[in-house]
Amino acid sequence: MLDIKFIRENKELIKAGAKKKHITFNVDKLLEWDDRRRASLATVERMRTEQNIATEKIGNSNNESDKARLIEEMQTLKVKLKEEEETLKKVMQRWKTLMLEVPNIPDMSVPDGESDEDNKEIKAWGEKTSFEFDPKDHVEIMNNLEMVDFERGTKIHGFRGYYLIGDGARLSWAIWNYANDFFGAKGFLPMIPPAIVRKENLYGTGHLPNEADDVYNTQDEDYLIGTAEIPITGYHSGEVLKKEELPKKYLGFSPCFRREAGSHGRDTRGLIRVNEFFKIEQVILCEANHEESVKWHEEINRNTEEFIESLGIPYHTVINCGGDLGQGQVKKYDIELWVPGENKYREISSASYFHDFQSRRFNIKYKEGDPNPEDGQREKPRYVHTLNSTAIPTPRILVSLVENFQQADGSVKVPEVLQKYFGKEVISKN
RNA sequence: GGAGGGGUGGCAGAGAGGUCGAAUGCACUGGUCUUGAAAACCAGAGUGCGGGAAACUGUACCGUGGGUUCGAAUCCCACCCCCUCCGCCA
Repeated sequence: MLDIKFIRENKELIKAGAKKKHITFNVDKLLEWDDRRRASLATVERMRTEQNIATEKIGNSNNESDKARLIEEMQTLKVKLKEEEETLKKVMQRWKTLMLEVPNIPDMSVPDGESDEDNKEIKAWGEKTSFEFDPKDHVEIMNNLEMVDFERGTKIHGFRGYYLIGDGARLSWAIWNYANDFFGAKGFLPMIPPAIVRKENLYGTGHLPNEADDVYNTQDEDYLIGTAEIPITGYHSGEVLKKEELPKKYLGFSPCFRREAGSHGRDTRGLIRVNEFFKIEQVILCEANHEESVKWHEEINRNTEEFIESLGIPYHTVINCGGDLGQGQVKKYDIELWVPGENKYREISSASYFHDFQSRRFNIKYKEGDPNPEDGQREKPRYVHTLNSTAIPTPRILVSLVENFQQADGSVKVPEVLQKYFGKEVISKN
């Protein structure tokens, strides 16, 4: 959600932004409805003023005939007022629907492009792993080491089902525990949020209305989260925070559910694309200025890079092009890990900032706890800025981990930093 | 799931159809007094939307959405949330 006043004054910016994001959105139509909204609102308010004045007279008057006359006048006015209120209500509905579709404006530094294929590499770290033997892909490696069971996974869950078993499960625990220590040391407050949430929260983050096909919902019309970003960003909804308590830095751990509707043919094998997984997520609420957003965006992305570097997995970072940005995102970086079996990088992390797009929908504000009285003006509450980034997802991380650290005998070396969490140096058959 | 009680400003808590954006207390801000502070006293202070360059002004907001009425915090209906008790349960 953007500020309607801003939209009114900057419609060319909105148009250019939508074009860059390859999103179809008609600003002129919104502004037409905004004109209608304001006209109708003015009419309604004029009638209410009249009504309020008459009401006061009726209450104060002792003259019965005056009263009777006024009441009769107001009965007539009331009919007209109701009609106009109906009009206003309809206009507001249309207006709100359109407001929810306004895309946020991408940053200048976002490259043009249509899809993830047009994202630009801005950094590459580590040597792409080379092998002196025929490397296997993660499905084969993990099957051989009895870390995963896809057959029974699909028997129980269906398409895209899996069980992590034995060292597959243990390795997941090791990663979670390591990540919890690693990111916890960077000043984040750990959080285990609800994974079933009211739909307002998906509107808040911007996952609704546009991504309705990709989310699961319940018979109570609640939704299963696809990311902890949803309940954590919504954590402070409707609140006015103190400026001094910003930034809020949260590290959420949650299951994530994605229907993957529309990607039935893609990544049908293995652990890359599954319907349920776990993810540790960084979420930040900060003061409302662009430099703050940029600073924290760089930082949370760098946090994940550092984490991957500590594991020793080759990766590159891309800046996402306009067409690969979500409706609310201003700018996004993806970190992609090298997957030898596919001979390409695969996304593991996504860091983006939204300015006040989400906080307007969630109504999260802040103000100075200690106002400066010199000019007599208390600082107005402002909407916070929000950002989020993956810390680490499992089991997707296992794909590149086992493929890059596989050895000739079929075993997998455990990255040094994980060894104390995992308890062994090597994953092997026995 | 069943029975009962309740949601009012930052907090506590009145109000039970018109004089209510809402008493009172606490907290907060400014001032008077004071060497300084406390106390006391005086004054001020919410948010959204519309109009206005601004001062300011109109309107809405007493959990949410409807309804009754000339007029609703107050009456009616539905929903949400919280509390107590019973049942079920990791």
